[in-house]
Amino acid sequence: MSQKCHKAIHWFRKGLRLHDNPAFIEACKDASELYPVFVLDPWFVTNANVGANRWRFLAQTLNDLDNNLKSLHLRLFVVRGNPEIELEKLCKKWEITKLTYEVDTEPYAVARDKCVDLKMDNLGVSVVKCISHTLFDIHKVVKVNGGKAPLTYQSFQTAAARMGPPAQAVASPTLQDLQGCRTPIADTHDKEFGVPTLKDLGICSEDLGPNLFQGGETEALERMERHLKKVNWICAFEKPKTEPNSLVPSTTVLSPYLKFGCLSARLLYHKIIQVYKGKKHSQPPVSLLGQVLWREFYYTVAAVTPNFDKMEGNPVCKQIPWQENSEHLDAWKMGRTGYPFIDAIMIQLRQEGWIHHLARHAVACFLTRGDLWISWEEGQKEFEKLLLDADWSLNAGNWMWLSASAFFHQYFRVYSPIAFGKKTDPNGDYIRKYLPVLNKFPAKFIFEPWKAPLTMQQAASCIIGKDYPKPIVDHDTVRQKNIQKMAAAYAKSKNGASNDVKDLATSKKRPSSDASNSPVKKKKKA
DNA sequence: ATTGCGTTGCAAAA
DNA sequence: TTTTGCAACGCAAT
Repeated sequence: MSQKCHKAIHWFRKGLRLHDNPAFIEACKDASELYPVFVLDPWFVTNANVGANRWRFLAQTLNDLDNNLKSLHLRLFVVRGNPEIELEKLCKKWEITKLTYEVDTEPYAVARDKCVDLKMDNLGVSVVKCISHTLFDIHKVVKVNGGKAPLTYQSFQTAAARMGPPAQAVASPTLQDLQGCRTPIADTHDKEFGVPTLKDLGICSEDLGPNLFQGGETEALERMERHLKKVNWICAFEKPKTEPNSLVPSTTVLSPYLKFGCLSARLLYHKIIQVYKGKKHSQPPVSLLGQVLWREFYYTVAAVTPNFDKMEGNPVCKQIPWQENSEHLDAWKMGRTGYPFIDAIMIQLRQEGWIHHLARHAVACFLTRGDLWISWEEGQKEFEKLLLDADWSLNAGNWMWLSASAFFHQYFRVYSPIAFGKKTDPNGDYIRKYLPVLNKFPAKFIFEPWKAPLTMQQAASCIIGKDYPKPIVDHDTVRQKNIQKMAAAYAKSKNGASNDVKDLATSKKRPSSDASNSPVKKKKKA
């Protein structure tokens, strides 16, 4: 009953892998010809917020995908242009009858796919979509949560638990699975449809950092297996206890692979469960499995919250009067704040494209509610450009978390740009690596070199204010001011949420709570 | 309606 | 070394 009745395109977008790719399997079914396609939208090349390191990661990923397809006697077709238009052209050219792709819940993708679906409908091409980027059908999670986005990890976990375990990962197709289905390849394939080089993408080599994380499914699976072998480490893993400033990553760095779908989150999920089996192990939210669930949490909220990557018009986001300051923003971006821990992190980010989660916390807090009082949207843009793992839902969600705009509200917990890094790196080796200009300072002053006496600065060949900047703000001062500003913004949103007019005495509703919560009323009792 | 709790702060006081 | 001040939102359990 396997009639070869289809000529199919599988459209790769995320999900740049062959394992656990049910939509790709669907394309193989009953197909005489199969065309794996990746559409490179030139608009993205010129306008999107993608830095050189992530372009390289994507190019490596596409090359790896093409190589893995070759072993199935298939090839990847990279085409340039608007997906809607290019796919239509290809469907006509190749007489396609079936298009398959993986569901993508990001707003731009939803809109794009809607247009493509319409076009395919007009062409009489059947469209098959499968869920494999997330653990669950996240709209079902929302439904189970009473039709609204879960706003806490707990409520997400409750909803997720009601979903039952995520589906098992689907195996990669074999030559047998393909049953002789082939990709017709022209001699001109590489010229016409080859994976673009960095030169094609307009990437200058001076913008590239060291190639620490090779893109692609092959490396993703190897990296995963390497970590899964460390059974004790997996079972004991607690994210908050991993070090933000270790010289080799203290976590798995699977995030870039999950972002592009080089690695299936479901596969990782079930592999971790296997390692746990019969052993005592840490629990969500801090466990390794808990990290996969955090990803799912943000994907879920982001999919059903309008304007999730903005403050205005975003119903889950606290409205806070951030201020613009392009000098401070540039200093933060370029690692010139005068706080070595912050600057070292930003330089690692710029050079290498990955920083530890807690390092992200430190610099995000510094930019927003901690020190500079600049909008989290600015930080979000910079992370989007520089992070290999920049993932729309997670990036926006985490920036709101850190700026105490959503999910997290204890805004008086402010990371110290001096104390936080010292805990796990008292000698400042991390700072010395990324800010070699400070290398000759003794440990006592490496986190606050402006306090070193001038003779010591001279001995270190680094005069603060000349060879390395003075702090652009005084942390202790701005921290206190900013906590007060946060209190004011919170109070305003509370009042504004109900009614402006009622301020004076008439409101007898919840008098005790109003009084006790008011920041002005801070009196010691008795 | 009220209470308890939540992935990851810090520094001074006890 | 542990506790407390900073001043606290959303949700689930009671």
